Amino acid sequence: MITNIHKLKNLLKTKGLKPTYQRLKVLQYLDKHMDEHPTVEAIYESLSKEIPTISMTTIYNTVNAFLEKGLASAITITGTEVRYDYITSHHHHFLCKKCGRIIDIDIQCPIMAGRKKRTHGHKIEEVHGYFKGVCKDCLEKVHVKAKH
Amino acid sequence: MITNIHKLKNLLKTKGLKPTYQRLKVLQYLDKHMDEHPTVEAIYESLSKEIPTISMTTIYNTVNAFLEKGLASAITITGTEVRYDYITSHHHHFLCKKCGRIIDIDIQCPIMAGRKKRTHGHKIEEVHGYFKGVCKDCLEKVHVKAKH
DNA sequence: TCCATCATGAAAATGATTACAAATATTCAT
DNA sequence: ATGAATATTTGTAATCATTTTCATGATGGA
Repeated sequence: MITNIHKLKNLLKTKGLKPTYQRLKVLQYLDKHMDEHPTVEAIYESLSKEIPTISMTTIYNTVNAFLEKGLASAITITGTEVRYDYITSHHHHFLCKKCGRIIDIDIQCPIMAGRKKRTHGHKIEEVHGYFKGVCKDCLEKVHVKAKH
Repeated sequence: MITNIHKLKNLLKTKGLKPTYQRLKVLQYLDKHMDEHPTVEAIYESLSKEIPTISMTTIYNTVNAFLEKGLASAITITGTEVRYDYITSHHHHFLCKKCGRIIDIDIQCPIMAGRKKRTHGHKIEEVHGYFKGVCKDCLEKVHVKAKH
């Protein structure tokens, strides 16, 4: 989903964040590279080409502000790195153990689809899920290899 | 679940891990303190009372070995710390935003209950889920307060 | 018993994240 | 538009969890 810059600017405003150049650029980056679930490092690498003075601290500050405001979510699925996800709709993630890709999976969790939002007396506000396994592409590669 | 030491010893053997004293103690700790989902720090603090020479390195080595062999799983739900879980049955986790407790939730995910284990062509080997919200106890506290 | 292998432990290195303080940008009332 | 008040950015330095390195010690098979 490529959203125009004015919409992103308004989005920041409605969330109570001043739409600074850096925040806009980070948000735009998350929007454009949604399916890559970038790391702070990746965001920095890319943006520093356009904004040579930008610092890692700013990226950290910005993504943390986004997390607080619910604009982004952190993915800690691999255990060794934190990746960030621009939140648009509710979805889960799939980590391929072979190629390491993180793929969006749009399965609606039944617990959220239901209206009660309670389990064992606990009030559920967020549902997070992830799967691990072997992705379609890697499965096909194995299949091709096996034929020889 | 308090399992006796011989069973734990055999468990290590069947997983291809030498049943050293340290590994046994870590495994026993995870078994006993299952519902606390301890951090490496917590395991170290507790075990060093009994084994003064034990080092953090050993705890790290051990839990990582357990992760590889599927004896334990890492919980990165809070984002700021890694906690470890002794794997017995498949379950999900609930993080209370008020008190910070991580509570086990035994909801069986329909995707695992089904026989196909495939989604969008990807082969699913592991299903992880977690919820965030307010736990039963914290909800009751708020309720009591509101009455006054 | 000897050797090879693996686990342990201590110290040092690494690497990601945060704290801090000065410089800069943004906002908003005028 | 201007400028004071406020918030943000930036770069460095510090922190902290985790990993690596390596020397030592234990284990188990030949």
